[in-house]
Amino acid sequence: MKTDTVFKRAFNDALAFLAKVEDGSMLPSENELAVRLEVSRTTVRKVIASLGAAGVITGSGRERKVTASRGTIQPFPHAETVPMAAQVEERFMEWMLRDNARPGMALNELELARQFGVATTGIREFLNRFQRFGLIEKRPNAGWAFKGFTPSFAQELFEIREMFELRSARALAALPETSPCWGQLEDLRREHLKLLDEIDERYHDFSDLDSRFHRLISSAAPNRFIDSFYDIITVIFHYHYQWNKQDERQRNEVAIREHLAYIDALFGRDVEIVERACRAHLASARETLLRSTSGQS
Amino acid sequence: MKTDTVFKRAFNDALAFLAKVEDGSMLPSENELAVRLEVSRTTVRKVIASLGAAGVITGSGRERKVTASRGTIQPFPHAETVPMAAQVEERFMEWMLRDNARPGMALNELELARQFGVATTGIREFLNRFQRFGLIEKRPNAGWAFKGFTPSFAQELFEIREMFELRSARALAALPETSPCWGQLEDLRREHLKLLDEIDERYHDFSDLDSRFHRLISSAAPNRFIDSFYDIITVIFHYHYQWNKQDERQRNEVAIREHLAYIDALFGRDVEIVERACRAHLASARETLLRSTSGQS
DNA sequence: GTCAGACTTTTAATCCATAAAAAACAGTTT
DNA sequence: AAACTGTTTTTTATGGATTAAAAGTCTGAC
Repeated sequence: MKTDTVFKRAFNDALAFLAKVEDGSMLPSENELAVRLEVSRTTVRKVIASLGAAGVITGSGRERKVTASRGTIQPFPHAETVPMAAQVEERFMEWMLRDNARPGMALNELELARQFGVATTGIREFLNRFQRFGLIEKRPNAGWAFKGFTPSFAQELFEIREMFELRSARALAALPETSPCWGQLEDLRREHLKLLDEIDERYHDFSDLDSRFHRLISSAAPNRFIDSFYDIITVIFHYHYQWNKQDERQRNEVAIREHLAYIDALFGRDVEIVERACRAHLASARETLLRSTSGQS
Repeated sequence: MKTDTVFKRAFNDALAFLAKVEDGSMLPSENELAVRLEVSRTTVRKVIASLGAAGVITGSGRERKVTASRGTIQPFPHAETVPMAAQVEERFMEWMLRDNARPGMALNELELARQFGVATTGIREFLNRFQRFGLIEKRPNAGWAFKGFTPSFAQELFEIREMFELRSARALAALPETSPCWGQLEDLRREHLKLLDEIDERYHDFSDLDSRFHRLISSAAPNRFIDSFYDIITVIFHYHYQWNKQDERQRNEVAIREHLAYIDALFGRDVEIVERACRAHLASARETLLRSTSGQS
């Protein structure tokens, strides 16, 4: 059966939204709420009905008002708001990056399904999508082989990343003054400086900034294959950052400085210098990832 | 229910194999047949049982012999030997490349399932795998959008292809004399010359040669992401060649000559010349593909 | 006549069941 | 004991059912 995670997340979001409005104020229209909660009107109505049953909203039709009781009601637990597919991804990445997932190991749909508490269909779907990460391989009629989160994976990943990033950086440097990219780059530069200033408290905010920075660079000359490769990088780094906290503050500070040098190089428009800054940054990112691979080749 | 396409293909292959042995000769062991037919022993036994029931094989256990009647029995029709997943791929590619599949169009799992005569699961699985081709996009809870086989698709595809191919060609040119690649390249060169000689009769054999040539080049410095990108190219070109027969002979002859120039450049080890030959070939391949795109950007 | 609200139809997400194929296990024969 | 064949257990491929969510349609108030 389809899970109602969409509804539950929307319910929680609605609760959070209502917390910010005044007691007794009118509820926005259904269409307005649908846009705000990013769900269909159908789901909004279900949320409103639940909220009504919980006493958070009174009245009906156009006469719905928010009551004072909204603070007392419990949102759904976070776990119930994440769709099955996302849960499978998370659990699989955890299994791969944290548990001892040995290269060459056979993956078994049935066992993974049992382990993750979902139907085999969900596992299959995940594995099929995950194939493009280059970490598993299908053997028709006989399951999947785990190739391992190995140094050679990191090496191959970064070889491509460097090709793509150099190409995009060159394209960005060649963009006319009038391009909106320069404004965005300046904004990002400021964000970097701000983060550097508050590095001790906010160093884990770097992950997000990093991803936005590299995506801005590749947006200079859009290409769907490059974008899709960046999705892979983003996911790998997301989980990598989540579980490898070693030296995090130190690493991030270094990376911010590398980014700033890289940004300055871009503003300088000198291709040689841009390439050097780009390579330097990617080399240290590669080292970081390499250190967390499983040691096998 | 799982289809028995594996069995049927194995049955047909077994029939073809038996046609080549003498009347009354002993049947090879089950294990030997399993290796030859590329299936498990379980399936081999099923094939043997069927063959026995059809009177093609007599005796049992270790005393199985091939009878003279084997020529009279009908193999399964080809269509029944192709697994559902492959059929879905074929039908989808046909729909996309031959029928008027308009960019921006919404894809509907249920409708495709009905149209292709398979369960929705099969469609979902295909779409999930096909996503990496960059031609469709998922909108969660709301189906898929077809982005279109457009000029910009061809352009973006070839931008990446050129980056990858140049990189691999440089790596190949830098390989030591002792590398086995040079021998394989020489073999391919001869095959090209032979095909050029018989171009009028055999021009459609080029598709396969093309794919092998480019795969050899990328094997000079293996990278899983590049290999996986070549899979995309191979599939796109496979279907493209299958349905776009316009000027095929002429196009292929030109491509063979380009390949030969490219191969000579590689043997010459001069990076400049290699790059020029590579670019020239890819440019004309791109033109070919561009001509068959749907005209929209 | 427009727009919010109520109701209806269609489609996607998910689980489950079952046959086919693979893999593992267990005897046999030379 | 190696190399088979026979038997049982697991696992994958595929269809189908069911519920949530989205999309579409109608209705009535302002």
